[in-house]
Amino acid sequence: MSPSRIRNMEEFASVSGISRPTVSKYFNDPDSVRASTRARIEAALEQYDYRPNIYAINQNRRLTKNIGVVVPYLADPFFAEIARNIEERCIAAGFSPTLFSAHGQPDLERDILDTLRSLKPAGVLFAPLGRSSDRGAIEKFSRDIPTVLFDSNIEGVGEAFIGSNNFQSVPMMVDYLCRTGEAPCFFEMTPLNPNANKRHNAYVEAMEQRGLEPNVVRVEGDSWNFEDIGFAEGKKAFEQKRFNSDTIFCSNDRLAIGLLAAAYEKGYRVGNGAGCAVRIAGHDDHPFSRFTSPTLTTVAQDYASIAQTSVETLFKLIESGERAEERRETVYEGKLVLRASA
Amino acid sequence: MSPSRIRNMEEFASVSGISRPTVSKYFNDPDSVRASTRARIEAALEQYDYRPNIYAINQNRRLTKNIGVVVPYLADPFFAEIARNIEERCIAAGFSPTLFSAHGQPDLERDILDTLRSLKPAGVLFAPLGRSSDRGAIEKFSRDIPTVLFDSNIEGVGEAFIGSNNFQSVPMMVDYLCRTGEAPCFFEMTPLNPNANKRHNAYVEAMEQRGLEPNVVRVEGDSWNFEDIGFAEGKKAFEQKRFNSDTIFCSNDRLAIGLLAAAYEKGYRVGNGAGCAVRIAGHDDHPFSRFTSPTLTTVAQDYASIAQTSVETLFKLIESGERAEERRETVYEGKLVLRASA
DNA sequence: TCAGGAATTTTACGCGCGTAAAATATATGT
DNA sequence: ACATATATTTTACGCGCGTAAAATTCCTGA
Repeated sequence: MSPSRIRNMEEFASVSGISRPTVSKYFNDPDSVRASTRARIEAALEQYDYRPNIYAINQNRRLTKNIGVVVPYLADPFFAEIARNIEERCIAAGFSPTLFSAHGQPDLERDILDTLRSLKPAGVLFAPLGRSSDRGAIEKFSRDIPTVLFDSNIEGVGEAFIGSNNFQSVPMMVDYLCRTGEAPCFFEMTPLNPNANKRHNAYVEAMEQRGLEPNVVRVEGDSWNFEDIGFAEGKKAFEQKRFNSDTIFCSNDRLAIGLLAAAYEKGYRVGNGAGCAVRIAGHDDHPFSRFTSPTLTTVAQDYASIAQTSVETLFKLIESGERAEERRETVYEGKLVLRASA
Repeated sequence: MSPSRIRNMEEFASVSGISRPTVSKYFNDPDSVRASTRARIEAALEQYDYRPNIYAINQNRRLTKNIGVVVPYLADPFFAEIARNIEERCIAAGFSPTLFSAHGQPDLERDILDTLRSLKPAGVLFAPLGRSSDRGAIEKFSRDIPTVLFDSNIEGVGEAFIGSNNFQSVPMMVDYLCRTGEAPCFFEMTPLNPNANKRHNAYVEAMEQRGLEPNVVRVEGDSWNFEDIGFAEGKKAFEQKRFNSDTIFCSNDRLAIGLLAAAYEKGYRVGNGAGCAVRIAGHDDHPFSRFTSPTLTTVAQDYASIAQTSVETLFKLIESGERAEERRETVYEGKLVLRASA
């Protein structure tokens, strides 16, 4: 056995007694060569652990097997989870995903687009920052490289959008809260992305449909430290008695987590039972929402479906080699997750 | 202006009136060409937005500018933060970091090593899973590619290790807890990595030095869903009265977060004041520990220093082109973070 | 057994760039 | 102004592989 002295496909081809181009075919698709040939190659592969040079491959292929995955904020476990889900599906399909996070910074998001270009990926799965995203840059990018948006929509950009149906999930939560207690006010920060906007509008609509007066408590904050904002601004809001209901529906779980901490610090007991001062509900079913005190009532996004459909949509595009005839938006319904906080 | 019709360095060189190899030199180091030449290239760069093909570059360079960054579990915001920190430093130094997560799975960690090999990175920053890591595979890998371990040590593997000094941080917390109340018992799960082991031993040592009887409550669990384990097993432990002290020092914050939820569900008030049934402390200063109810007393790892030293150590290795004359282990001290839970 | 077409393999070429060695231009000292 | 040393640029070659087109092999049916 003389391992790893194989330096390129040429050498590997000669030791396996096959011509190099045939070996090349094998690595691109093992089933594209005759069974007997395949057997010889695989036998050689056992002896000499050769692997094609990925840079030479990507230089010469019309299209790489790379997939770019971009999320706005990786320190948010929600995105870490969805990214993991997406990565797995890409790998299973024989692609190489590369994960990027904008870390909440628009300029970083722009830089990522440049990095992605040089990666020459077959396609990109992109969850934009939202309002602060450079729409023009992303649109231009998506014209060069097949791009599927998920989580946060940018109208008209990319081949498709896959996300959650806020106009279903929000009324559902409003309905639940109204049924079981006082009608909720809505706690939000300056909307960073379309989801935040839609949730706001969906809340107002849902309240009005019930003939109730919507009450939105909007606080300042344009960073991605949602918990910080929920805590600091929530505390202020409590002190200024801006919540005109004992039931607070938060625009997302991270904000709710901060608000829970604020309520705790103010000595407000949170939950449904007697003796509870407020009810707090969130949105997203953040991984940590099961471990807050009290555990957080929220609505779960169907991120398995979001990941699956995003990936499938992109793969279809890649396989067809064409662009989408029409931009399609797919939204999944949320599920009510009843816990102790509301 | 005729933009983007430039297809390669040859064409770009001709429109800028310079020979291609000189242009190549420029892209590798703008200062390596004469000022007048640089000016002409940069002028051309304004007109035609050309960028060298990264695959052709990496195929031909002796060494790529890639850095692999591997963490055990990206859904843990602690690792997301440290990864972000590391990435920034790599980019600032002109390298291209690529982030990988083992997602808690040893087989995935092994796969990542293979992916990394084909990336031919200049170096790798590696935070291993720990006990379940394939030591042999990582050791073999680190012989081929300069590898610096961080967070979790594997004795003798890699060029260096950078982490936290558990034998400083744990006694410090034990000391604080003893000073301010009952001596702590120690809540841990089956140790997944050396840190867990060291914290265990450091706790036992610290207690014995005080002439106190250590009391370790170890629960089952070999997944990375620490909060789940802390919650479920913590609840059981409360019910079985396994904690023989009103003060519980958790092996890490995620376990503590689960335990806080368990305490809440059992109706135990957590904190220092009168009327509190238990005190709970953690370790790591997890990003969420500021937002638990009550906020979590813990010890902060100096992850900025860990990231900085890890990156610097690796860069020195890469620049020197040699391997470390001796494997060095650097550990940083933790800082006590006093909050409401203990 | 042999023709004929399909499947497979080989020939031949090029991808976009790094880099050593050779050639040339620039800077320095007199 | 000239010779020498130094900094820069150019020449020339090769990296490891994909891929079209040509050549070959294979399989089928008569």
